[in-house]
Amino acid sequence: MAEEALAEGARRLEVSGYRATAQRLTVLTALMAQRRYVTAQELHAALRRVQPHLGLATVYRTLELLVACGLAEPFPQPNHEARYAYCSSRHHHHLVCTGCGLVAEVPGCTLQAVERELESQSHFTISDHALTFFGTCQDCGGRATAALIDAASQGRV
Amino acid sequence: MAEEALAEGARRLEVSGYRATAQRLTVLTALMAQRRYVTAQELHAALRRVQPHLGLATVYRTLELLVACGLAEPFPQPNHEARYAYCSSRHHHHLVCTGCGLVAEVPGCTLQAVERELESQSHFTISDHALTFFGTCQDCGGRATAALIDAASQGRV
DNA sequence: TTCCATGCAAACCGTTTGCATCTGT
DNA sequence: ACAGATGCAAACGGTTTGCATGGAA
Repeated sequence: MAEEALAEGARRLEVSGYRATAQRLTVLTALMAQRRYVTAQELHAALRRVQPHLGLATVYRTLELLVACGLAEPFPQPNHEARYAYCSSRHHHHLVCTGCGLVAEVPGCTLQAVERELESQSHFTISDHALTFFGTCQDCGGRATAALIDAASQGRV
Repeated sequence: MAEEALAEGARRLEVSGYRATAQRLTVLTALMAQRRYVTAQELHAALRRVQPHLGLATVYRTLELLVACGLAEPFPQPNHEARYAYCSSRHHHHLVCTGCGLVAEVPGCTLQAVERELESQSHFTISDHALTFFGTCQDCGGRATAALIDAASQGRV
């Protein structure tokens, strides 16, 4: 199952004209294994234990590719770091735990009707939207760590 | 009307325990005058023409205060800058033009029902959400500049 | 006089880039 | 051989911080 997803990822990379190199698949695997959204540096630190010579720049470059292929979504943080989460392909939204950073996908989306309504009211032509929910997961149960609250509670309305 | 909003801003600063200094009100005024979301550097450059000695650090510090008071909303960008837009007080969402950066507020919000539904499905306790729509405003009509597309099209789902 | 705010400049740090080397085709 | 990918280290640039000065209460 994880293998399937990895193979699908490799296929998606190649379809987009990129090579599915060992390093790239390692980064993708690590990103999938993390159920949280993570920074490039965190990913690099974790991977270094397995592949001591994996360069930080490679992690950054790979994450950029994954975003371009739709395999990852970036969450720019207010503290000037970018967090990334693995992404399945279809349109969806995210549920982010402000305690531990756990990211769950929210399947489906019913905002098209809202977009049409907004268009008629605003003179905008709407092409896209970003929606993220914040809360605490079952394990955190409100015991959110201050560090992650700071990191994750940005961008809220 | 703009004066009212400014006075309200000053009041909001003082309620939060901050002084409503001349510099802070200048920054707030400039942010309100911009109908776009802007970076601290852009704001600083614009203000320097009026107040040559206004420091960049002051602009950063003030924007941080405004966010804390709910008078501004930060939009962290993937290129490691943070854009800010003036915010009226109530809960609302934003409509961002990917062409010129124009930001309009979308009043009201009907996502509470969605949140309750999600909670019952996900084992999360949801406390907040961030929703931003992207599109082009009347003046841009699809003629979005590449620079601003790059800047604004992040975080989309 | 006390505390907060400001301006300036230096420091910080996450990210990007240059370049030589390596690898798969 | 060749083009793309990698690792390393240096550069970059937006933001933050330290500190002396200034100003409001």
